Amino acid sequence: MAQPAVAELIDLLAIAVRGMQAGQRIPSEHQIMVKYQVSRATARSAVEALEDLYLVRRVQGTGTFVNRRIDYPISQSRAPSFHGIVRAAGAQPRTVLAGKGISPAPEDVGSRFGIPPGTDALRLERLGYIDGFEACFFEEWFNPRAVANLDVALRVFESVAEAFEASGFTPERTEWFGTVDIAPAHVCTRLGLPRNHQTWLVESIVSDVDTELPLMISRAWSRLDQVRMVFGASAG
Amino acid sequence: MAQPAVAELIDLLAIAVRGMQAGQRIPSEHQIMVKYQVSRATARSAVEALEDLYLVRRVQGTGTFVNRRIDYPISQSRAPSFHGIVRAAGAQPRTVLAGKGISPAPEDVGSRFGIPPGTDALRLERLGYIDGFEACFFEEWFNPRAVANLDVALRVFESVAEAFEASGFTPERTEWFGTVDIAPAHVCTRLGLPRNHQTWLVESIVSDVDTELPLMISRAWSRLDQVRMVFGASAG
DNA sequence: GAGCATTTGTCCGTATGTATT
DNA sequence: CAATACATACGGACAAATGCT
Repeated sequence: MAQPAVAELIDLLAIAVRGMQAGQRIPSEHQIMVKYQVSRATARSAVEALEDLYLVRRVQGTGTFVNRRIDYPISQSRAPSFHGIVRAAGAQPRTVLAGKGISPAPEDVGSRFGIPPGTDALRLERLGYIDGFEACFFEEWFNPRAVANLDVALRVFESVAEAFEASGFTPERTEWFGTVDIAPAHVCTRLGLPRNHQTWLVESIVSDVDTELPLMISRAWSRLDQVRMVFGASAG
Repeated sequence: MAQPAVAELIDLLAIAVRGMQAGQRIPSEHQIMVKYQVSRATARSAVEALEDLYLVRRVQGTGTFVNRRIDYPISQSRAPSFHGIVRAAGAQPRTVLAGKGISPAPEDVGSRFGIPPGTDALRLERLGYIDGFEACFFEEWFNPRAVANLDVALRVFESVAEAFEASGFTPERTEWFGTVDIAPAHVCTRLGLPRNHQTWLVESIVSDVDTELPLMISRAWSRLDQVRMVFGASAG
Protein backbone atom coordinates (compact mmCIF):
# COMPACT_ATOMS: atom_id res chain seq x y z
CA MET A 1 0.00 0.00 0.00
CA ALA A 2 1.11 3.55 -0.68
CA GLN A 3 0.86 4.65 2.92
CA PRO A 4 0.24 2.86 6.22
CA ALA A 5 -3.30 1.91 7.11
CA VAL A 6 -3.38 4.33 10.03
CA ALA A 7 -2.44 7.33 7.91
CA GLU A 8 -5.20 6.55 5.46
CA LEU A 9 -7.66 6.08 8.29
CA ILE A 10 -6.61 9.34 9.92
CA ASP A 11 -7.26 11.21 6.67
CA LEU A 12 -10.71 9.68 6.26
CA LEU A 13 -11.69 10.38 9.85
CA ALA A 14 -10.26 13.90 9.78
CA ILE A 15 -12.38 14.77 6.76
CA ALA A 16 -15.46 13.31 8.40
CA VAL A 17 -14.80 15.16 11.64
CA ARG A 18 -14.24 18.49 9.92
CA GLY A 19 -17.68 18.09 8.37
CA MET A 20 -19.31 17.72 11.76
CA GLN A 21 -20.36 20.27 14.33
CA ALA A 22 -18.56 20.93 17.58
CA GLY A 23 -19.81 18.72 20.38
CA GLN A 24 -21.14 16.00 18.10
CA ARG A 25 -20.15 12.46 18.82
CA ILE A 26 -17.99 10.44 16.45
CA PRO A 27 -18.21 6.65 15.99
CA SER A 28 -16.72 4.55 18.77
CA GLU A 29 -13.41 2.78 18.34
CA HIS A 30 -15.29 -0.47 17.94
CA GLN A 31 -17.50 0.93 15.19
CA ILE A 32 -14.47 2.31 13.38
CA MET A 33 -12.80 -1.07 13.71
CA VAL A 34 -15.72 -2.84 12.05
CA LYS A 35 -16.42 -0.21 9.40
CA TYR A 36 -12.85 0.16 8.18
CA GLN A 37 -11.76 -3.44 8.78
CA VAL A 38 -8.87 -2.63 11.09
CA SER A 39 -7.86 -3.84 14.52
CA ARG A 40 -8.84 -2.00 17.65
CA ALA A 41 -5.24 -0.82 18.12
CA THR A 42 -5.23 0.77 14.67
CA ALA A 43 -8.62 2.39 15.12
CA ARG A 44 -7.49 3.63 18.49
CA SER A 45 -4.24 5.16 17.34
CA ALA A 46 -6.09 6.92 14.53
CA VAL A 47 -8.43 8.51 17.05
CA GLU A 48 -5.42 9.40 19.17
CA ALA A 49 -3.96 11.17 16.16
CA LEU A 50 -7.16 13.20 15.80
CA GLU A 51 -6.78 14.14 19.43
CA ASP A 52 -3.19 15.26 18.79
CA LEU A 53 -4.56 17.49 16.04
CA TYR A 54 -7.04 18.92 18.55
CA LEU A 55 -9.92 17.78 16.35
CA VAL A 56 -11.60 15.63 18.98
CA ARG A 57 -11.90 15.26 22.71
CA ARG A 58 -12.25 11.83 24.29
CA VAL A 59 -14.08 10.96 27.48
CA GLN A 60 -13.63 7.57 29.05
CA GLY A 61 -16.86 5.66 29.36
CA THR A 62 -18.77 8.11 27.21
CA GLY A 63 -17.27 8.61 23.79
CA THR A 64 -15.27 10.87 21.53
CA PHE A 65 -16.57 14.27 20.53
CA VAL A 66 -15.76 16.91 17.95
CA ASN A 67 -13.63 19.56 19.56
CA ARG A 68 -13.58 23.30 19.02
CA ARG A 69 -10.53 25.49 19.47
CA ILE A 70 -10.63 29.24 19.71
CA ASP A 71 -8.07 31.84 18.74
CA TYR A 72 -6.70 33.77 21.67
CA PRO A 73 -4.72 36.87 20.61
CA ILE A 74 -2.00 38.17 22.91
CA SER A 75 -0.46 41.53 22.28
CA GLN A 76 0.64 44.64 24.05
CA SER A 77 -2.45 46.69 23.40
CA ARG A 78 -4.97 44.08 24.30
CA ALA A 79 -6.16 43.93 27.87
CA PRO A 80 -6.14 40.38 29.18
CA SER A 81 -9.87 39.86 29.46
CA PHE A 82 -10.63 36.18 29.29
CA HIS A 83 -14.35 36.73 28.95
CA GLY A 84 -14.01 39.27 26.17
CA ILE A 85 -11.66 37.17 24.09
CA VAL A 86 -13.69 34.01 24.44
CA ARG A 87 -16.93 35.78 23.58
CA ALA A 88 -15.31 37.44 20.58
CA ALA A 89 -14.47 33.95 19.35
CA GLY A 90 -18.14 33.00 19.64
CA ALA A 91 -17.82 30.72 22.66
CA GLN A 92 -19.19 30.69 26.20
CA PRO A 93 -16.73 31.84 28.89
CA ARG A 94 -16.98 31.12 32.58
CA THR A 95 -14.50 31.62 35.38
CA VAL A 96 -14.55 30.31 38.89
CA LEU A 97 -12.36 31.18 41.83
CA ALA A 98 -10.12 28.20 42.44
CA GLY A 99 -8.12 29.61 45.31
CA LYS A 100 -7.44 32.80 47.21
CA GLY A 101 -4.98 34.00 49.72
CA ILE A 102 -3.19 36.99 51.14
CA SER A 103 0.44 36.17 51.64
CA PRO A 104 3.89 37.70 51.31
CA ALA A 105 4.63 38.32 47.66
CA PRO A 106 7.55 36.42 46.14
CA GLU A 107 10.64 38.51 45.56
CA ASP A 108 10.28 38.91 41.79
CA VAL A 109 6.65 39.95 42.16
CA GLY A 110 7.36 42.34 45.02
CA SER A 111 10.20 44.12 43.24
CA ARG A 112 7.97 44.71 40.21
CA PHE A 113 5.30 46.19 42.41
CA GLY A 114 7.79 48.38 44.23
CA ILE A 115 6.77 47.14 47.66
CA PRO A 116 9.10 46.17 50.53
CA PRO A 117 10.09 42.49 50.75
CA GLY A 118 7.59 40.47 52.70
CA THR A 119 4.64 42.77 52.08
CA ASP A 120 1.35 40.96 51.88
CA ALA A 121 -0.39 40.85 48.55
CA LEU A 122 -3.57 39.30 47.25
CA ARG A 123 -3.16 36.18 45.21
CA LEU A 124 -5.96 34.66 43.21
CA GLU A 125 -6.25 31.40 41.38
CA ARG A 126 -8.93 31.25 38.77
CA LEU A 127 -10.09 28.53 36.47
CA GLY A 128 -11.43 29.53 33.09
CA TYR A 129 -13.95 27.43 31.21
CA ILE A 130 -14.79 27.61 27.52
CA ASP A 131 -18.12 26.08 26.57
CA GLY A 132 -18.05 24.22 29.84
CA PHE A 133 -14.58 22.72 29.50
CA GLU A 134 -11.60 23.62 31.65
CA ALA A 135 -9.34 25.66 29.42
CA CYS A 136 -7.15 28.06 31.39
CA PHE A 137 -5.67 28.30 34.86
CA PHE A 138 -4.67 31.73 36.13
CA GLU A 139 -2.37 32.62 38.98
CA GLU A 140 -2.56 36.32 39.69
CA TRP A 141 -0.76 38.64 42.12
CA PHE A 142 -2.30 42.04 42.75
CA ASN A 143 -0.42 45.16 43.72
CA PRO A 144 -1.59 46.26 47.19
CA ARG A 145 -0.65 49.86 46.29
CA ALA A 146 -3.24 49.86 43.54
CA VAL A 147 -6.19 47.73 44.41
CA ALA A 148 -6.80 47.35 48.11
CA ASN A 149 -10.43 46.35 47.82
CA LEU A 150 -10.17 44.25 44.73
CA ASP A 151 -11.35 41.25 46.66
CA VAL A 152 -14.72 42.88 46.93
CA ALA A 153 -14.77 44.22 43.39
CA LEU A 154 -14.17 40.78 41.93
CA ARG A 155 -17.43 39.54 43.36
CA VAL A 156 -19.32 42.15 41.39
CA PHE A 157 -17.57 42.07 38.05
CA GLU A 158 -17.02 39.08 35.87
CA SER A 159 -13.52 39.95 34.76
CA VAL A 160 -10.44 41.38 36.33
CA ALA A 161 -10.28 44.03 33.62
CA GLU A 162 -13.73 45.30 34.51
CA ALA A 163 -12.85 45.42 38.16
CA PHE A 164 -9.80 47.50 37.35
CA GLU A 165 -11.79 49.86 35.19
CA ALA A 166 -14.36 50.32 37.92
CA SER A 167 -11.51 51.39 40.20
CA GLY A 168 -10.57 54.11 37.73
CA PHE A 169 -7.67 52.32 36.10
CA THR A 170 -7.12 51.61 32.42
CA PRO A 171 -5.36 48.25 32.44
CA GLU A 172 -2.90 47.41 29.70
CA ARG A 173 -0.57 44.48 29.25
CA THR A 174 2.75 46.28 29.35
CA GLU A 175 5.10 43.33 29.41
CA TRP A 176 4.63 39.71 28.58
CA PHE A 177 6.12 36.54 27.25
CA GLY A 178 4.50 33.42 25.96
CA THR A 179 5.57 29.95 24.98
CA VAL A 180 4.60 26.31 25.15
CA ASP A 181 5.89 24.38 28.10
CA ILE A 182 5.25 21.47 30.40
CA ALA A 183 2.83 22.54 33.13
CA PRO A 184 3.53 21.96 36.84
CA ALA A 185 1.68 19.04 38.41
CA HIS A 186 -0.91 21.12 40.26
CA VAL A 187 -1.79 22.95 37.05
CA CYS A 188 -2.22 19.72 35.11
CA THR A 189 -4.60 18.53 37.81
CA ARG A 190 -6.69 21.69 37.60
CA LEU A 191 -6.88 21.52 33.83
CA GLY A 192 -7.78 17.83 33.80
CA LEU A 193 -4.59 16.89 32.03
CA PRO A 194 -2.25 13.97 32.65
CA ARG A 195 0.95 14.89 34.42
CA ASN A 196 3.77 16.48 32.47
CA HIS A 197 1.52 17.69 29.71
CA GLN A 198 2.29 20.56 27.37
CA THR A 199 0.35 23.81 27.75
CA TRP A 200 0.55 27.38 26.64
CA LEU A 201 2.24 29.54 29.25
CA VAL A 202 1.71 33.29 29.27
CA GLU A 203 3.22 35.57 31.87
CA SER A 204 2.19 39.16 31.83
CA ILE A 205 2.41 42.38 33.74
CA VAL A 206 -0.65 44.58 33.60
CA SER A 207 -0.23 48.25 34.38
CA ASP A 208 -2.36 51.34 34.40
CA VAL A 209 -1.91 53.10 31.10
CA ASP A 210 -1.76 56.61 32.62
CA THR A 211 0.22 56.20 35.81
CA GLU A 212 2.25 53.18 34.63
CA LEU A 213 1.55 51.67 38.00
CA PRO A 214 1.84 47.86 37.86
CA LEU A 215 -1.56 46.47 38.79
CA MET A 216 -1.20 42.75 38.42
CA ILE A 217 1.29 40.05 37.55
CA SER A 218 -0.23 36.92 36.19
CA ARG A 219 0.71 33.54 34.90
CA ALA A 220 -1.76 31.68 32.73
CA TRP A 221 -1.59 28.08 31.60
CA SER A 222 -3.96 27.08 28.82
CA ARG A 223 -4.88 23.80 27.21
CA LEU A 224 -3.55 23.47 23.69
CA ASP A 225 -6.69 21.67 22.59
CA GLN A 226 -8.96 24.47 23.75
CA VAL A 227 -7.18 27.62 22.66
CA ARG A 228 -4.76 28.61 19.96
CA MET A 229 -2.71 31.49 21.26
CA VAL A 230 -1.63 33.98 18.64
CA PHE A 231 1.18 36.16 19.90
CA GLY A 232 1.99 39.31 18.08
CA ALA A 233 3.07 42.89 17.99
CA SER A 234 3.32 45.68 15.48
CA ALA A 235 5.13 48.96 15.32
CA GLY A 236 1.94 50.86 14.52
CA MET B 1 -0.77 -0.11 41.64
CA ALA B 2 -1.01 3.60 42.38
CA GLN B 3 -0.58 4.64 38.78
CA PRO B 4 -0.46 2.81 35.46
CA ALA B 5 2.69 0.98 34.52
CA VAL B 6 3.39 3.30 31.59
CA ALA B 7 3.24 6.42 33.74
CA GLU B 8 5.69 4.94 36.21
CA LEU B 9 7.97 3.86 33.40
CA ILE B 10 7.81 7.29 31.77
CA ASP B 11 8.89 8.89 35.04
CA LEU B 12 11.83 6.53 35.45
CA LEU B 13 12.97 6.97 31.87
CA ALA B 14 12.51 10.74 31.97
CA ILE B 15 14.76 10.99 35.01
CA ALA B 16 17.36 8.79 33.37
CA VAL B 17 17.23 10.77 30.14
CA ARG B 18 17.55 14.11 31.88
CA GLY B 19 20.75 12.82 33.46
CA MET B 20 22.25 12.07 30.08
CA GLN B 21 23.95 14.26 27.54
CA ALA B 22 22.43 15.40 24.29
CA GLY B 23 23.04 12.96 21.46
CA GLN B 24 23.61 9.99 23.75
CA ARG B 25 21.74 6.84 22.99
CA ILE B 26 19.11 5.44 25.31
CA PRO B 27 18.35 1.72 25.75
CA SER B 28 16.37 0.09 22.97
CA GLU B 29 12.72 -0.77 23.36
CA HIS B 30 13.70 -4.41 23.76
CA GLN B 31 16.17 -3.62 26.54
CA ILE B 32 13.58 -1.50 28.33
CA MET B 33 11.08 -4.34 27.98
CA VAL B 34 13.43 -6.79 29.66
CA LYS B 35 14.79 -4.45 32.31
CA TYR B 36 11.44 -3.15 33.52
CA GLN B 37 9.45 -6.32 32.90
CA VAL B 38 6.87 -4.83 30.59
CA SER B 39 5.62 -5.72 27.14
CA ARG B 40 7.06 -4.26 24.02
CA ALA B 41 3.92 -2.15 23.52
CA THR B 42 4.29 -0.59 26.96
CA ALA B 43 7.98 0.09 26.51
CA ARG B 44 7.22 1.60 23.16
CA SER B 45 4.47 3.90 24.31
CA ALA B 46 6.71 5.12 27.13
CA VAL B 47 9.40 6.05 24.63
CA GLU B 48 6.75 7.71 22.49
CA ALA B 49 5.77 9.78 25.51
CA LEU B 50 9.38 10.90 25.91
CA GLU B 51 9.30 11.95 22.30
CA ASP B 52 6.12 13.96 22.95
CA LEU B 53 8.00 15.71 25.74
CA TYR B 54 10.78 16.50 23.27
CA LEU B 55 13.25 14.60 25.43
CA VAL B 56 14.31 12.12 22.79
CA ARG B 57 14.50 11.73 19.04
CA ARG B 58 13.98 8.34 17.44
CA VAL B 59 15.57 7.06 14.27
CA GLN B 60 14.28 3.91 12.69
CA GLY B 61 16.91 1.23 12.36
CA THR B 62 19.37 3.09 14.55
CA GLY B 63 18.02 3.92 17.97
CA THR B 64 16.63 6.56 20.23
CA PHE B 65 18.77 9.51 21.25
CA VAL B 66 18.66 12.26 23.85
CA ASN B 67 17.31 15.39 22.25
CA ARG B 68 18.27 18.99 22.87
CA ARG B 69 15.91 21.89 22.47
CA ILE B 70 17.00 25.48 22.26
CA ASP B 71 15.23 28.64 23.30
CA TYR B 72 14.40 30.94 20.43
CA PRO B 73 13.31 34.41 21.56
CA ILE B 74 11.04 36.42 19.30
CA SER B 75 10.45 40.08 20.00
CA GLN B 76 10.20 43.39 18.30
CA SER B 77 13.71 44.55 18.96
CA ARG B 78 15.44 41.37 18.02
CA ALA B 79 16.53 40.97 14.42
CA PRO B 80 15.58 37.59 13.06
CA SER B 81 19.02 36.09 12.69
CA PHE B 82 18.79 32.34 12.80
CA HIS B 83 22.53 31.89 13.12
CA GLY B 84 22.86 34.39 15.94
CA ILE B 85 20.07 32.94 18.00
CA VAL B 86 21.19 29.35 17.58
CA ARG B 87 24.78 30.21 18.45
CA ALA B 88 23.68 32.17 21.49
CA ALA B 89 21.96 29.01 22.67
CA GLY B 90 25.23 27.13 22.33
CA ALA B 91 24.32 25.07 19.29
CA GLN B 92 25.61 24.75 15.74
CA PRO B 93 23.53 26.54 13.09
CA ARG B 94 23.58 25.86 9.37
CA THR B 95 21.30 27.04 6.61
CA VAL B 96 21.00 25.84 3.07
CA LEU B 97 19.12 27.32 0.17
CA ALA B 98 16.17 25.05 -0.49
CA GLY B 99 14.60 26.97 -3.32
CA LYS B 100 14.76 30.26 -5.15
CA GLY B 101 12.67 32.11 -7.66
CA ILE B 102 11.70 35.49 -8.99
CA SER B 103 7.98 35.65 -9.46
CA PRO B 104 5.05 38.03 -9.05
CA ALA B 105 4.55 38.75 -5.39
CA PRO B 106 1.25 37.66 -3.87
CA GLU B 107 -1.18 40.47 -3.21
CA ASP B 108 -0.69 40.71 0.54
CA VAL B 109 3.08 40.79 0.13
CA GLY B 110 3.00 43.32 -2.69
CA SER B 111 0.75 45.74 -0.85
CA ARG B 112 3.07 45.67 2.15
CA PHE B 113 6.02 46.45 -0.07
CA GLY B 114 4.19 49.25 -1.82
CA ILE B 115 4.77 47.83 -5.29
CA PRO B 116 2.23 47.54 -8.12
CA PRO B 117 0.33 44.26 -8.38
CA GLY B 118 2.19 41.68 -10.40
CA THR B 119 5.64 43.13 -9.78
CA ASP B 120 8.35 40.52 -9.66
CA ALA B 121 10.04 39.88 -6.34
CA LEU B 122 12.71 37.54 -5.09
CA ARG B 123 11.52 34.60 -3.08
CA LEU B 124 13.86 32.36 -1.12
CA GLU B 125 13.28 29.11 0.66
CA ARG B 126 15.84 28.21 3.25
CA LEU B 127 16.22 25.24 5.50
CA GLY B 128 17.79 25.79 8.89
CA TYR B 129 19.68 23.05 10.71
CA ILE B 130 20.54 22.94 14.39
CA ASP B 131 23.37 20.58 15.29
CA GLY B 132 22.79 18.86 11.97
CA PHE B 133 19.06 18.32 12.35
CA GLU B 134 16.42 20.01 10.23
CA ALA B 135 14.78 22.56 12.49
CA CYS B 136 13.29 25.50 10.58
CA PHE B 137 11.94 26.17 7.13
CA PHE B 138 11.86 29.76 5.93
CA GLU B 139 9.87 31.28 3.12
CA GLU B 140 11.03 34.82 2.45
CA TRP B 141 9.89 37.56 0.08
CA PHE B 142 12.25 40.44 -0.55
CA ASN B 143 11.24 43.98 -1.47
CA PRO B 144 12.63 44.80 -4.93
CA ARG B 145 12.67 48.50 -3.96
CA ALA B 146 15.19 47.76 -1.25
CA VAL B 147 17.49 44.93 -2.19
CA ALA B 148 17.94 44.45 -5.89
CA ASN B 149 21.19 42.56 -5.66
CA LEU B 150 20.41 40.55 -2.58
CA ASP B 151 20.71 37.37 -4.56
CA VAL B 152 24.42 38.03 -4.86
CA ALA B 153 24.83 39.26 -1.31
CA LEU B 154 23.37 36.10 0.12
CA ARG B 155 26.15 34.03 -1.34
CA VAL B 156 28.68 36.02 0.63
CA PHE B 157 27.01 36.34 4.00
CA GLU B 158 25.72 33.59 6.16
CA SER B 159 22.57 35.31 7.30
CA VAL B 160 19.95 37.53 5.79
CA ALA B 161 20.53 40.08 8.53
CA GLU B 162 24.20 40.42 7.62
CA ALA B 163 23.34 40.83 3.97
CA PHE B 164 20.97 43.63 4.83
CA GLU B 165 23.52 45.35 7.00
CA ALA B 166 26.08 45.15 4.24
CA SER B 167 23.60 46.98 2.01
CA GLY B 168 23.43 49.82 4.52
CA PHE B 169 20.19 48.84 6.19
CA THR B 170 19.49 48.26 9.84
CA PRO B 171 16.92 45.49 9.82
CA GLU B 172 14.33 45.28 12.56
CA ARG B 173 11.31 43.05 12.97
CA THR B 174 8.55 45.67 12.96
CA GLU B 175 5.53 43.43 12.88
CA TRP B 176 5.04 39.79 13.65
CA PHE B 177 2.76 37.12 14.94
CA GLY B 178 3.52 33.64 16.18
CA THR B 179 1.56 30.57 17.11
CA VAL B 180 1.53 26.80 16.88
CA ASP B 181 -0.22 25.33 13.90
CA ILE B 182 -0.38 22.40 11.53
CA ALA B 183 2.21 22.85 8.83
CA PRO B 184 1.39 22.52 5.12
CA ALA B 185 2.37 19.25 3.48
CA HIS B 186 5.43 20.61 1.66
CA VAL B 187 6.77 22.07 4.88
CA CYS B 188 6.33 18.80 6.77
CA THR B 189 8.31 17.08 4.04
CA ARG B 190 11.16 19.55 4.27
CA LEU B 191 11.31 19.28 8.04
CA GLY B 192 11.21 15.49 8.01
CA LEU B 193 7.88 15.39 9.82
CA PRO B 194 4.86 13.19 9.17
CA ARG B 195 2.02 14.96 7.40
CA ASN B 196 -0.26 17.21 9.40
CA HIS B 197 2.22 17.75 12.15
CA GLN B 198 2.24 20.68 14.55
CA THR B 199 4.97 23.30 14.22
CA TRP B 200 5.71 26.79 15.39
CA LEU B 201 4.66 29.36 12.83
CA VAL B 202 6.15 32.84 12.86
CA GLU B 203 5.29 35.48 10.30
CA SER B 204 7.22 38.69 10.37
CA ILE B 205 7.85 41.88 8.51
CA VAL B 206 11.39 43.19 8.64
CA SER B 207 11.92 46.85 7.93
CA ASP B 208 14.80 49.27 7.93
CA VAL B 209 14.86 51.03 11.26
CA ASP B 210 15.63 54.49 9.80
CA THR B 211 13.60 54.66 6.63
CA GLU B 212 10.86 52.28 7.78
CA LEU B 213 11.10 50.68 4.37
CA PRO B 214 9.83 47.09 4.45
CA LEU B 215 12.73 44.86 3.48
CA MET B 216 11.39 41.36 3.80
CA ILE B 217 8.30 39.39 4.66
CA SER B 218 8.94 35.93 5.98
CA ARG B 219 7.16 32.90 7.23
CA ALA B 220 9.06 30.43 9.34
CA TRP B 221 7.95 26.97 10.43
CA SER B 222 9.97 25.33 13.16
CA ARG B 223 9.99 21.90 14.69
CA LEU B 224 8.63 21.86 18.23
CA ASP B 225 11.19 19.28 19.28
CA GLN B 226 14.12 21.40 18.14
CA VAL B 227 13.24 24.88 19.32
CA ARG B 228 11.17 26.43 22.06
CA MET B 229 9.94 29.77 20.81
CA VAL B 230 9.56 32.41 23.49
CA PHE B 231 7.43 35.27 22.28
CA GLY B 232 7.49 38.49 24.16
CA ALA B 233 7.39 42.23 24.31
CA SER B 234 7.85 44.93 26.89
CA ALA B 235 6.93 48.57 27.09
CA GLY B 236 10.47 49.56 28.00
C1' DG C 1 -28.35 1.68 45.31
C1' DA C 2 -27.38 -2.34 42.35
C1' DG C 3 -26.80 -4.18 37.87
C1' DC C 4 -25.75 -3.88 33.10
C1' DA C 5 -24.14 -2.39 28.55
C1' DT C 6 -21.18 0.85 26.31
C1' DT C 7 -16.91 3.20 25.64
C1' DT C 8 -12.40 4.55 26.45
C1' DG C 9 -7.89 3.24 29.06
C1' DT C 10 -4.26 -0.02 29.92
C1' DC C 11 -1.67 -4.14 29.08
C1' DC C 12 0.01 -8.33 27.10
C1' DG C 13 1.82 -11.47 23.33
C1' DT C 14 2.99 -12.14 18.63
C1' DA C 15 4.14 -11.40 13.84
C1' DT C 16 5.94 -8.92 10.03
C1' DG C 17 7.86 -4.82 7.60
C1' DT C 18 11.56 -1.42 7.00
C1' DA C 19 15.68 1.26 7.75
C1' DT C 20 20.39 1.26 9.39
C1' DT C 21 24.74 -0.60 10.47
C1' DC D 1 24.02 -11.02 4.17
C1' DA D 2 22.96 -10.79 8.94
C1' DA D 3 21.89 -8.44 13.17
C1' DT D 4 19.72 -4.64 15.39
C1' DA D 5 16.15 -1.34 16.25
C1' DC D 6 12.23 1.08 15.27
C1' DA D 7 7.37 0.90 12.60
C1' DT D 8 3.08 -1.19 11.86
C1' DA D 9 -0.57 -4.30 12.68
C1' DC D 10 -3.44 -8.00 14.72
C1' DG D 11 -5.92 -10.26 18.49
C1' DG D 12 -7.29 -10.83 23.13
C1' DA D 13 -8.10 -9.52 27.98
C1' DC D 14 -9.35 -6.76 31.77
C1' DA D 15 -9.92 -2.14 34.20
C1' DA D 16 -12.26 2.19 34.84
C1' DA D 17 -15.70 5.61 33.91
C1' DT D 18 -20.20 6.72 32.37
C1' DG D 19 -25.11 6.44 31.59
C1' DC D 20 -29.21 3.96 31.78
C1' DT D 21 -32.48 0.71 33.76
